[in-house]
Amino acid sequence: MGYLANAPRLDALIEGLESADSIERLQSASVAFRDFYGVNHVVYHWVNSAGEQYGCGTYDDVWVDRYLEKGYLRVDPVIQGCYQKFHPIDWKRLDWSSKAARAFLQDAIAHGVGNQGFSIPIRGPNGQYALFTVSHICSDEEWEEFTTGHRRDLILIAHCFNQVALQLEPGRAPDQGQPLSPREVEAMTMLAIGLSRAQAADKLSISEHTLRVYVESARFKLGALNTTHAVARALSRGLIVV
Amino acid sequence: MGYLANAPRLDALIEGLESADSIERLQSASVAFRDFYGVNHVVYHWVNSAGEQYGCGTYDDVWVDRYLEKGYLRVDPVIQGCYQKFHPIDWKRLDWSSKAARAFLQDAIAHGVGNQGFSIPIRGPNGQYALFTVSHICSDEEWEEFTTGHRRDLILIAHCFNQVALQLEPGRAPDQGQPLSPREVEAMTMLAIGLSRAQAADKLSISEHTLRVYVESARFKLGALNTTHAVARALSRGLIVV
DNA sequence: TGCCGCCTCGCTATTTCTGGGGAGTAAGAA
DNA sequence: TTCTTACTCCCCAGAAATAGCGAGGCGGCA
Repeated sequence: MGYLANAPRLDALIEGLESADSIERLQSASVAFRDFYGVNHVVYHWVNSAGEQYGCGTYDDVWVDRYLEKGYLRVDPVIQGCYQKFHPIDWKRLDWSSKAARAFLQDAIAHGVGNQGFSIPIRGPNGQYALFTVSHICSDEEWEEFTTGHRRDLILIAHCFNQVALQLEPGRAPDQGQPLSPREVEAMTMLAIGLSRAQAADKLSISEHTLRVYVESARFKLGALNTTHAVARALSRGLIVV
Repeated sequence: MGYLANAPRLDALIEGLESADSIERLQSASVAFRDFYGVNHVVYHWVNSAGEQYGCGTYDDVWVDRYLEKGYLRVDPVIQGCYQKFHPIDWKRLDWSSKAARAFLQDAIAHGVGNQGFSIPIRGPNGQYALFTVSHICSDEEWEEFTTGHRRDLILIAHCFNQVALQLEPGRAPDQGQPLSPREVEAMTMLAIGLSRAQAADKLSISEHTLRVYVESARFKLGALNTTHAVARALSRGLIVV
């Protein structure tokens, strides 16, 4: 399958994907990419900032249901492994050594998932996390050839899926609440790096009480229930960096 | 500048980038891309998991020094804005309304940064954060044409920069410490969403003391000084998701 | 089989955090 | 100018977290 000859058709597919306005159209885009590349499966899975999971792709419904029912999310080395990475990864390079992982793999292959796979993780500022996966049944050599040949396309497609998924997410992004003041940011940062209030106040050269005012203020702005929650939210929203 | 005619040359540039093994070579790759696209500046900036900042690109040293000296990191709407996004963004769409931001913009243009810019944020699991930026001096229309025409290339290039930068990062990724047990993860998650220890214990249907054991254990594994610190670390390392 | 890690539970004492209250200055926005 | 917002400081009582001590059962691994 020559890249150049198919480039215009790929462009058309990507444009179709970019204009998708529903999960159903993401689904049909998955099918289109699967057919285009002649692979067994193309899947896009994402977790929005509320922690809700979505998925679309060419997997059999039976497999998807089984996956959820069996709690494979906590076993699947693809999910676990890619969550720690931020570049595309071949399934062969993941850790399949645990017993649960091997059982999962066997089950997956039995459901036609494919012995080869290539997944691209992308993450967002508010805990959004997406995984674009292509899987296939073939030899290591064939798969190597496929992934090296289409790696760049796949990254691009993953990005496009991601952008569409983001738009489908209900408007959480637009500044849910007021921004933190500089001092509030500093105070929250001190707490996030493990300092007690007294230490943090000392570090910022202010009284402990003043620091407390900042923390309380930040907590209020973040709609957090306590300091730990506030720090967690500030981190998740990218307001502070540790 | 036709895309098709230059595609092979672009491929060569990307391959050159992918083989880079030092910051210096990233630097020269920036120059190559700048010349290829005929824009004023190409810059790549990243923050590794230790919070250390790096940058390379075609900006003048004078401007870089001034940027750091003036603390523009905390003012620059590109940094602040892109940190909240996870898709490419045109500088025009950022919030330049604050006084500090306008002053910064004026200073930036005076140092030849360019009135137009396009930045692509990418982030990693352990707080790594990267920004690939192309900036230029031209009209809105010209810039619009450039960004729509080269958007996909730029995303790809950003990814490649990212991958190289990751490889340059000293090996922090490989499991700095033991992983958290499932119950520890659940316990930390409960705290991260704002529950008190008593509430969290209730939610997990265990005694408060048991929950406390998990939290302490997690805190120990994470090398954290207190609960808030532990939650912050667990979040930063992607061990829990809120 | 023995070891190790995980999960579960109880008690006590000390330190720290939380959540109310109020009050004044300085700087930037309307 | 007026008004808001950010920043700074103080007190107090009750709630929560921390740091020790202890125990036993279960399951995987060598």
